[in-house]
Amino acid sequence: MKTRIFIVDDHSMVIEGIRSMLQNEPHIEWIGHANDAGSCLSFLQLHIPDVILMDINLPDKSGIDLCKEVILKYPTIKIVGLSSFNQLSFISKMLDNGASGYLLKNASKPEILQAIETVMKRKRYLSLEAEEMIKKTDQEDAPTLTRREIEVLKLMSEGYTNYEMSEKLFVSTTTIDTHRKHLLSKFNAKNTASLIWLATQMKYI
Amino acid sequence: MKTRIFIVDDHSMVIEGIRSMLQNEPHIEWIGHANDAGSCLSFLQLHIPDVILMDINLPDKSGIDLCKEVILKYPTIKIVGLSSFNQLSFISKMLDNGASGYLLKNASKPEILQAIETVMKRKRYLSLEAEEMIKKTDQEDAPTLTRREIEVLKLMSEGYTNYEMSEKLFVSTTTIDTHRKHLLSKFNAKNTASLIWLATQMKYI
DNA sequence: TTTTCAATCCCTGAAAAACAGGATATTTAC
DNA sequence: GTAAATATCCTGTTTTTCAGGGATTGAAAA
Repeated sequence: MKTRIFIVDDHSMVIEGIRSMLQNEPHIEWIGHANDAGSCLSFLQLHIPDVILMDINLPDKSGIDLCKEVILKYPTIKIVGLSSFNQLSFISKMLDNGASGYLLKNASKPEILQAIETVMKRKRYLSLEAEEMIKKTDQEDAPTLTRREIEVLKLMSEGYTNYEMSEKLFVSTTTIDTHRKHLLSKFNAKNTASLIWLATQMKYI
Repeated sequence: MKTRIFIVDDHSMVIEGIRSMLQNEPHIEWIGHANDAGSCLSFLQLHIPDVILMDINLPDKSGIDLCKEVILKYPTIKIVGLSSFNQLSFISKMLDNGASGYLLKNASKPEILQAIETVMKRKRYLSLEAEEMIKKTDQEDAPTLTRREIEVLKLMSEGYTNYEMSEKLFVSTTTIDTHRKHLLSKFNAKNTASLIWLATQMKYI
């Protein structure tokens, strides 16, 4: 029984690379590929793969959302996240959304085969390098922000001072200061610069 | 006469992808690949390709620097920059350093062949998408930063204060302050928050 | 060769943010 | 119904950043 593989990635080189690596594998059947989330969902209405290798960055939708959607509709499919270069902060979200594993894009052929084999056994596969990096990002766990905090965060990134924000939001400057304090502590940031950086990395702004 | 191709990229999937796409091309001879700048330079001491496809991000050295070095030593080699996903701000620098063209990593087979053919005729090849994106970054005229400014920018984003940076870089706080002022004015930013935000948007950090 | 640019250093004073350590209504969730 | 979370406000002090100058050195470009 061959394992049916499907790939979603917007980079033809990655698709071609994986295709050529898996080409002559006896236990692997390449059933197709998609360049975006839309085509992927259309394809799944016709064919059900065993494993989907899914890029985290897609043009029309994030792999994180697509993962959730696919698992919801087709719970038997195993998903392996394909991480682009440094965006590992999102992979834990992908795993939360039902992915069974993830690979870095510099993965070698044996690694890919290992990943497919592992997830087919209903186990979780995490690439070594990626695991290291996730440990790092786990520590700086993404905080939950309140509506107001997000608002202040965005205004901050646009360069508003506390006073200007207080005028804009019709509150006192001390209130803004409090939100700011909360933001700094939630992100474990030392100052504005690192706060904005972390927040952009974690896609809050 | 076959065109001899060499590739430098730290992602095996990209290498495999290009290899498989060029495999059966009669006019193309694949003479090898390297995963980093060091191996690339070693290889060039033994074999001279006609065209190098070169990733902008390498583990040991930036493609931008490697490009300069290779062109200096081997002026006959044509270099095509391979851009990772969104880092187009560096591509113009790569062209400045002697590259003859660039491709996005989602390039299709005909595009790659077209690029190789074009640069072999001593013409410049710019992929469509990439050209568009370069226009965009041109419009929101991304400032050119100096080595030191980038360094300071990165440290800022990590939350270092001027004093801490001065200790780290062995200069006085006033020097850091000057770099900071230049950054603010180059980005037209009102304060640190908007500076970091703009810099991340423009992929400097 | 002159000029420009990068990197370094210095100064003053004002503005803004960070830090500490509170308080009080109002929702929301259990 | 009570506890937790949210949003609001307060008074200070200390630290950092910002704005505006000016100046020197060395390297690279014109």
